[in-house]
Amino acid sequence: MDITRRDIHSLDIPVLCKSCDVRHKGMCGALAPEELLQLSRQTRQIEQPAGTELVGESTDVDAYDNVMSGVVKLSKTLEDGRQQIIGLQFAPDLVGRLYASESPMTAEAASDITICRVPKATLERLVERNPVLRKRLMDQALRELDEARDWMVTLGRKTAAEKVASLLLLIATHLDPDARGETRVFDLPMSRLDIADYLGLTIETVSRQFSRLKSDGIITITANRHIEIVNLARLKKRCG
Amino acid sequence: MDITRRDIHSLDIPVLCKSCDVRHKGMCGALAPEELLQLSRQTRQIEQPAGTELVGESTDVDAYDNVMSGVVKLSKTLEDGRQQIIGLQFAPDLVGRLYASESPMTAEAASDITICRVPKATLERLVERNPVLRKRLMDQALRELDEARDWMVTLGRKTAAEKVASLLLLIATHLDPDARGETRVFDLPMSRLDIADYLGLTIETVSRQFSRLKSDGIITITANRHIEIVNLARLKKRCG
DNA sequence: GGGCCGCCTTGATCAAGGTCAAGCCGGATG
DNA sequence: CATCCGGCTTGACCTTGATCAAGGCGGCCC
Repeated sequence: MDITRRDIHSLDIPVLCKSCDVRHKGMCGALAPEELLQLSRQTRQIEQPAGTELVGESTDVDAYDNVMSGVVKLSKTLEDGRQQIIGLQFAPDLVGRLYASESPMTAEAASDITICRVPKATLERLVERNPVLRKRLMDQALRELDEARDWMVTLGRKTAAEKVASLLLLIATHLDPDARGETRVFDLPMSRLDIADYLGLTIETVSRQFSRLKSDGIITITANRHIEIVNLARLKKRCG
Repeated sequence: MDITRRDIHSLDIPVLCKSCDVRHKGMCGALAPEELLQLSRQTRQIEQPAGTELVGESTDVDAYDNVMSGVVKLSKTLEDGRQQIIGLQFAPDLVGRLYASESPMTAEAASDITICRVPKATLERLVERNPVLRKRLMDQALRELDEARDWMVTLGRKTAAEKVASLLLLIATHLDPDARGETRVFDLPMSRLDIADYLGLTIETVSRQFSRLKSDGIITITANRHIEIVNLARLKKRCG
């Protein structure tokens, strides 16, 4: 469904389109990046290096960030510094939420990212007027809930080996979604520390598990970040 | 706001009411039990003993269950039998969801419960027509997402002692919400196995942590289930 | 009462994963 | 080139929590 100039100005556009139905997932990943850019003259595209903290998750948000490339990590920290990553947002997910969370959370670029920043008021007005978008946002919230609950099983009941295998599979699914056959190739979008914080492990344990997968011939690693899954079936068997 | 007979029949009633705003939380806990009962002649109130599995979470749901007393546990199980409880629903939460989850989940009575069962079609029609209810459902979904993410920190980064303390605090909050001062009294609505499965531990570890809290003078336990938190401040300090 | 069963506790031992420490590697910098 | 630094790996050792095993306690049934 095409977006007309009039639609854009009224901020009441229909946002269903083929590409959305296929690709979009995540909390609020309901708009294609291109749509978002067209949506409002207040919308800006921004590049951020890895490590940058994003606004948009705290109570006084004034913008939502649509991830256009790279990966954003959401995390929570205990008082003594222990950290847990509670979600990864891949393109084209939208970071930030309608009706902000009351419990503190940080959003940070895990890799270098490009984001598309939309003023809070703009998006919320759009949501209020557009039932299709609203329905899609509800679906996305429920899907994020599902993902969080699935990951709770990983955190609570899987071994270190199973956790690492599960993460590789998750990333492969997002970064190499159309691949067929028994191999997958991608660059890890995050450091060992991030991986450990996502899995509830230490960097040493993560590193040892990578080495084991390597010596078992299931993956190859080059330049610390470039992963090739050589035998997908065997990796899946290790996910518990 | 009162519910009139005409409203009930049109299934387009406003559902905001003082008691709701104050007490309701959880995925879809947007209706007061009394409202729900009045809502439709198809709504039935049912009693279930602990251990009963509820329908309502699988793909072919045909009903939603509003918890009126007791606690319902939501869980996921790995192929080899390892189980993780991924959420607890206290009265007056609503179990089941609009647009069912695709990843398998089980809902089971943790304690003896009373539920109020609403036909799926009835509730969904109501949601479609009632913007206030819809907004509240969205809020509840986001709140459940928050709760899941908070629990991910507990599962991934807390020690056994901190996990048990966190759970006691969580249950106290729900079952003895209006209490003041340094003590809380309640009956555990779940077995040691359920507790272990919620915390990602074994029953032995849970039991040992209870014994330790007891011998440290932070709680007292009688009849295995009756808990008195003697020193709330010290319990909170142990939550990490 | 006696025996059984489910649920919980306690103790002894074990192993998965954490901690501490050393060293590697590649890129940046002088 | 040498050096430094951050991120990663590897090894040695230790701690936490799992596992295995025994026993307690209360309810229930004969």
